[in-house]
Amino acid sequence: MQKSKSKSKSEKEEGLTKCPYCGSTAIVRDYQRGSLVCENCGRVLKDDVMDRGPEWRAFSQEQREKRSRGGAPMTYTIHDKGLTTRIDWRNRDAKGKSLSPKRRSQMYRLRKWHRRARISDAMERNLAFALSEMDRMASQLGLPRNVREMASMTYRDAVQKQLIRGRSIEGVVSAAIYAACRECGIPRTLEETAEASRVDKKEIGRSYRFISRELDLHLLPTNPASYVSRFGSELDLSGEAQSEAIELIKKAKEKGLTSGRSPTGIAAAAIYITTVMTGERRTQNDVAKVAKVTEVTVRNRYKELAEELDLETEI
DNA sequence: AAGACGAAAGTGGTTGA
DNA sequence: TCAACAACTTTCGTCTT
Repeated sequence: MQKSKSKSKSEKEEGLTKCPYCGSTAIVRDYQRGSLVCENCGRVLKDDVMDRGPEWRAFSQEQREKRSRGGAPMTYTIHDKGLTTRIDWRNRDAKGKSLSPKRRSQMYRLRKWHRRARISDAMERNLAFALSEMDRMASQLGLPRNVREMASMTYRDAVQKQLIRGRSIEGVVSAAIYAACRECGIPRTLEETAEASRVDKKEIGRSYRFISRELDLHLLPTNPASYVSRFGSELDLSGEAQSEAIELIKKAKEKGLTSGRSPTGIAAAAIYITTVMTGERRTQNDVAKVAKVTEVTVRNRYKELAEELDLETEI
């Protein structure tokens, strides 16, 4: 009795039981990154939910007091990994009294050197700029925290190996994000990445190929199935239809129909077929629009799939 | 009238010499 | 660096519902 009451209260405190973007109830709390993420569409619903839990296990009250956490968790998305020290700008001591002139000039010098140490060289400045830009893009694309961390680490690697020289920071940032999305299984297309970026698709593609070669990312070609849930929710499809589309893609892959074809095209065709078969019909045009391919491509893929998989397409 | 279909020409990217 | 090539897009006319 008491248990169920406290449970409902904690749910209420979290505030979100349904994704406002796609309506899914599959909301996951990512404790490590401190955010609420919709598993269905991959959007971050609430960021920077502070982790108030203890840092370690504690077995007694005394230990609990000793071991409670202090400070924010470390992150790769800030150029000094969030491990910053700060010197107050007010010329006051700990008790709020004014400092003597001698002390004051000392503090002035300290602050100056502290600032210089923090953003010390070109690389640090580069990182600081790039990571803030990355954060902006990631928000615009609605990416969860883990993808941002992944992208940041990739970018750090690229800087360390001096791959940025002669290339635009923006391009490499976009490429790192594009790669991280694929790595985390919530791919965004090059176009989508380019929309959130200040550089064009071509540049991002070039940078991506370059860093993936130099950093040995060797990512597998995108699985069309990972687009299904996103496109599906944009089209208001039921869960059954979506999983049927994924099944279809699996079969197509076994027959080798997917290689060399654009994953978005395959996903679009599979979705179109299942909408026809399950009666939740969407037009080729609608499907093509959310997948950002043309009707013609949807048609071609759909014809291939229907032929090779011997689907009795009762239209 | 909207959607589906297909042909033909054009485009951007990859590959191999 | 260039040409060949496959995949994809654009465009447009025709057929179906």
